[in-house]
Amino acid sequence: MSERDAKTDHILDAALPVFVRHGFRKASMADIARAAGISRASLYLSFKSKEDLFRAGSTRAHARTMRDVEAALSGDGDVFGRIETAMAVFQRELIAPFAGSADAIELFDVNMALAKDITLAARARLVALLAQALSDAETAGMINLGSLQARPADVAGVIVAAIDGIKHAEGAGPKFAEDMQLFMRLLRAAIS
Amino acid sequence: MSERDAKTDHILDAALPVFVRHGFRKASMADIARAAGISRASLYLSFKSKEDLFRAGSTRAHARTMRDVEAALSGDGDVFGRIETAMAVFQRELIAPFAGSADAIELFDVNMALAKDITLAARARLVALLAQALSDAETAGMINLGSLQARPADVAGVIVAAIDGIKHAEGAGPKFAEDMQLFMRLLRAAIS
DNA sequence: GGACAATTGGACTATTATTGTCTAATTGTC
DNA sequence: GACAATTAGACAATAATAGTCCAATTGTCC
Repeated sequence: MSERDAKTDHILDAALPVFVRHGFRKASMADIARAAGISRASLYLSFKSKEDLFRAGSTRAHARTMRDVEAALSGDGDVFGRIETAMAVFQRELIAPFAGSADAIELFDVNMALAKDITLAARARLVALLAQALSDAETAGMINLGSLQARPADVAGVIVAAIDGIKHAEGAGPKFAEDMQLFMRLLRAAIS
Repeated sequence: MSERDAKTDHILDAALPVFVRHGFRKASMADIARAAGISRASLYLSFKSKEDLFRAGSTRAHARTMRDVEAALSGDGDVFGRIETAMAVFQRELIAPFAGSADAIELFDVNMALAKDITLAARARLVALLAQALSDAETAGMINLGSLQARPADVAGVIVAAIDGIKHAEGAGPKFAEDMQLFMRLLRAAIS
């Protein structure tokens, strides 16, 4: 890792809890600089604006998460276990850190405003990966999508959309993880 | 309770967690109004400024606490038990709610800036109440201050000063309660 | 319905905070 | 000492907030 990447990484690590605590609007660049232990001037050497910084954080989080999701899906075990793990990774890395924030809604909104492309690309990639996993499982006779009259990509799309819907419905709350698990049981029951 | 008092009480109840969460500076009157479920205009019908509101909150908290402290000191049991309970009340009602805040230092500073008179008066009253309890206990032969070469008021002053010192030293942290208890054991050992 | 008081959204100004930029001084490194 | 990185601090432009005001709305009582 280059010196530059190490620095931006350190700043993003420091910025995350500041955004979680104060939300985007109330988190000032001074707050973030203080949290990172650097001067405000230095902050602008690494990021050209507050929006740029947030976008970089979102980009990094999505990149990391998708790498871990891909690893989970190419692991061992049956297709349900791998999908459950993958979705758990997605939830834990991209949603949970913010869902606990009192400003979770603002943060998700800001993310869609500033990093819509990255967010949608990651989501599309997630759908594609899930679809591939489902397709492979169907070919191997592990699952049966015929009774649902659905193609793998359709089911994958529904899974991701459901996660997103639950996230928006429950926001923070402990009900989120609960609803997630219920949905996974439902999925398993439907296509086993 | 008058209609007016009920309203200001409701507002102060709503404002407390806002101050705890955001600190004084970052807590806006809009935040407080939203938390109280009223309009910003209404907020200014009850309080003429943000400082006035904070001061009212501090005043109410001190009044409540001193009432409870007095009740604790005039309760049953030996003098140590009553003092321990009284100090626990003081800590729980006037310190703990803010010590958990990430902006605890700012809040204590603002309190001294905006409600110094109330804070110091309450502290003086606490010292006087403790001194009276100690004096009564000494008269009854329950404790012995002679070996310390101190008068009740001196010991009471030290107790309150120590609490304050520990508060400032530990700020938030779980060590506060721990140090409090240690100090009480120390006191008991010294004057039994 | 109509009088009445309380509440509200919204407009408004003055004040303050924040952003983003810049420079000169400082720090640490080779 | 040369060099690059970092810094404090000043700065203008922008945005947020405090506090005030009023006309419109709401609900209450008669």
